[in-house]
Amino acid sequence: MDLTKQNRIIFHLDMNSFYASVEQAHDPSLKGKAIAVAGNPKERRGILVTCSYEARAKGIYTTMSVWEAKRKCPELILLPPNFERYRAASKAMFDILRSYTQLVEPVSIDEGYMDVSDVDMDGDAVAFAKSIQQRIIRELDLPCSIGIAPNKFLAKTASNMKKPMGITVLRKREVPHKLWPLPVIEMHGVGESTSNKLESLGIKTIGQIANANPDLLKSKLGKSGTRLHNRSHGIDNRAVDPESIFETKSVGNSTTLPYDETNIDELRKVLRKLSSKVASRLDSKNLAGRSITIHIRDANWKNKTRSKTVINRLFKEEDISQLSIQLFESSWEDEPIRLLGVTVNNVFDKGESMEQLSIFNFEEHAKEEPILRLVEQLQDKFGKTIIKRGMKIKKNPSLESKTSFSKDFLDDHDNRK
DNA sequence: TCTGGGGTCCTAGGACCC
DNA sequence: TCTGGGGTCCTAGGACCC
Repeated sequence: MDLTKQNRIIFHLDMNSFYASVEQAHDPSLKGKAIAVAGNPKERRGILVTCSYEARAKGIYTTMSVWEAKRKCPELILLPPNFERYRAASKAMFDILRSYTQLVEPVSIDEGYMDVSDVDMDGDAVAFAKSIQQRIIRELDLPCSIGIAPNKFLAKTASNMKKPMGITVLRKREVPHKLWPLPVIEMHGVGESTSNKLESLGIKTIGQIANANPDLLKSKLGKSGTRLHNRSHGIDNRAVDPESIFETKSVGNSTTLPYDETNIDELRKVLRKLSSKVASRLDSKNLAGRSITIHIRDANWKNKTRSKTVINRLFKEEDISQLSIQLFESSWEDEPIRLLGVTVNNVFDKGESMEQLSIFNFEEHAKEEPILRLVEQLQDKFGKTIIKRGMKIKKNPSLESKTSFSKDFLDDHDNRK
């Protein structure tokens, strides 16, 4: 089946104020009340992750800081997040979707696409969408909105048009009169920065994007300019990909510190804690990575990232911890730190067969030690690529004698691709 | 007392290979 | 001796989304 064929029928299903709705389903006494889920209501610097429609009616919105929300709406009920509960509800919701078709692509915990082109729905997509919506309400007590369109972009746009419990059809021929009058910021993929750039070109509405010169958009916005131009005409050929959810590319944890911190011991402690979390999440997914990035945000909200690609698979807590501290210490200029983050990138499935090497646990790998030391020294001296292939090492005569020694290791590394 | 934490994708320059 | 163009990998930073 050609997934990019024309005349597809794509649903985008979006759960309405998901976390808050799950809490209300779990504890019906919360229904009809202004509630919000906040990271940690007691912490300084907390923000609202979600809020109920009752709260929205009182001027409360997601990402609002907790103190401001409380000031604006003293009766607001704040709940700590219960991610286990949300994950369970999400799984139940996606199980329902998959009972109709396997072409379900989760986008996040509370939204996903379905390609229902080949589902028998007696030619009535709206009635079919309604039956899914009713089933989710009946079985899970959770509201959702569904967008129906010939592609992902239009389906996503449609589901956003009516909340809560909306069902919206958006046909391609309706794009000029339904989409073009809207300001560019309404478009999925346009944020504040792009909106400002477009404004400087005199472009304020989606219709003006549609009528702009595509080459101009490309020169100002790169690939995303071309994409926006296509989307403004209702064009989007992306397939619904059920596998995409399994293709994790990075695993990271970050934290905003209770106070802007300058104490190196405290900062190290935080990095160790974050590294430990990352390691255990990698472990639970059986993943390892090839590189690590640390994120540093200073008191003035200035962000810095430092990253390093390593020879060995990265998944052990000690390795992640040591590398993140090393990266931090080599770039920290004593500025007070607001946030720290540790992310392992380029992750892949660890599999069972590979021997687990650690560049730090020399004593565990007495045999490999000389190789590992050599590799480390080379990496420090010449950067990474020099040790990628045996032939490169041979370029340096002084290391000639050691290349055969490290051949297995290098082959092993190359085979890992 | 402004501004969390989990991600993905894109760009751009330098190093290096063919 | 000088000069290419295409492509990949790596690092840093930015934009965006939920």
